[in-house]
Amino acid sequence: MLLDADDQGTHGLVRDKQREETRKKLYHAAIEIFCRDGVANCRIEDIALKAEVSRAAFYFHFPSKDDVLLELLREAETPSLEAINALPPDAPLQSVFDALIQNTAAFWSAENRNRLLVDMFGVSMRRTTILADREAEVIRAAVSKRFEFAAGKGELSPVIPPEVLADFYLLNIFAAMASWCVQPIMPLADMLSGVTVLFMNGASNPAGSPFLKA
Amino acid sequence: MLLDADDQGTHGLVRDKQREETRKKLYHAAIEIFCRDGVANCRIEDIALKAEVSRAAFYFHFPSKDDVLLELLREAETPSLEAINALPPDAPLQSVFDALIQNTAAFWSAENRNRLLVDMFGVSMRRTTILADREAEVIRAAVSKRFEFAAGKGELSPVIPPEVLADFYLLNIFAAMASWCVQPIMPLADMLSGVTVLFMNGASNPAGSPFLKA
DNA sequence: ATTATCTATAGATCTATAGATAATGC
DNA sequence: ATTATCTATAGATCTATAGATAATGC
Repeated sequence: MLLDADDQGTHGLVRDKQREETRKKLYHAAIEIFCRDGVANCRIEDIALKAEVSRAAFYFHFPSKDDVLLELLREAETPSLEAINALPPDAPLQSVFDALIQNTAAFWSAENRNRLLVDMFGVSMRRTTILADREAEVIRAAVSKRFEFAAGKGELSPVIPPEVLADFYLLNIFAAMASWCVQPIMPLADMLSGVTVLFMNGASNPAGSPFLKA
Repeated sequence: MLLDADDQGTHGLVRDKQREETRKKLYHAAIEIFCRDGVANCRIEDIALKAEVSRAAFYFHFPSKDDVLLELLREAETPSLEAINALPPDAPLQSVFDALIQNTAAFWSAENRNRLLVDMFGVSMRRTTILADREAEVIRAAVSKRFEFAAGKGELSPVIPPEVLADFYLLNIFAAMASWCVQPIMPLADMLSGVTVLFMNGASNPAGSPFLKA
């Protein structure tokens, strides 16, 4: 509660605690102001005022607004990540999907967070190099690992590498959320389940003529 | 060449021509500076200098940088749109995909435009209300119409409305481009074809056990 | 005379950085 | 004494708007 795991040892305790408190105050103030005014419109000054620090203190902790949103993304991913990692290694892919969908939907359905989804998607696209650096992003690494296992059991199409499939799946989930938040016609979890079925089964009618047998 | 179709009639000719020229100069200068400095980093002043007008003239024509990128998106969509509209009403879905893929890949593979793809995707997400206002965006309307026809012939899954499928298809195409531009490991057209096959057939292995029979 | 297009510029906000303060390591 | 954290602030850039100019409609 007091310190992060990588802050132990001989480091200064008072200073670390103070820094983390300021950072947390700024983070929560920023999210609040983002929701109130919109990410693009809000003023850093208002964030600093709410956090009761100077405007420059914000820039000391966060190089830009984008970095706050990236931290929100990591916070949002944590419950899904823990739920997926708690599954046994041979868990069926469906249970991985369920863990991701339920935790993600619960986080983003709460309060008025959905106002931030589109901006966060933009940050995510700008900051992450898709198809590369998978290890740097824990949720991508976790889902990727499960997809690889499923591919090994022959559950996934052998045409496309499982890591690429995992990236496209997460991308679809994210895009679905971004579209859901502008018009929430159904519960988010239902929407994400629908996208999952579409992703796995494809858009073509299985009863109709098979499309493009690759 | 001189005027847009909606500018005929008794409107001032000299003024219209002058305005469109200034607008075009600003547009091309903006794209050039965006490519050179990045959309987020570039200064409006540099765009105005290159276009040889005042900085405020930029804001007169474009409320923000985003509006320039939106115009680039419309320009990029035009060849695809015309190719799709030139197809006969009963053209197979595959020819619609081909028209979109070839024209889109040709546009974005040229020069160093790919540097703008991620930013444009962000603008597109921010400005378009997915699942709504389909008519306002011509490319969505055109693809949607073709998907509806295909659904009528039983080629598409009956579970999801064809307009929604069309939106998700375009979203996947866009996301694939955004990921391609950070790591162009293959020709863009090949990547888009792969995404199309994945979209239609799904990620599950047809030889394996069918997934989630809805 | 009125209006559309564009310029000049005031005021707001951001970015970069020099300096203050207090915790830390020696 | 040194360093990390934060503040104060100068300079850069943006946003908003009053005003200049020349084309337009009557």
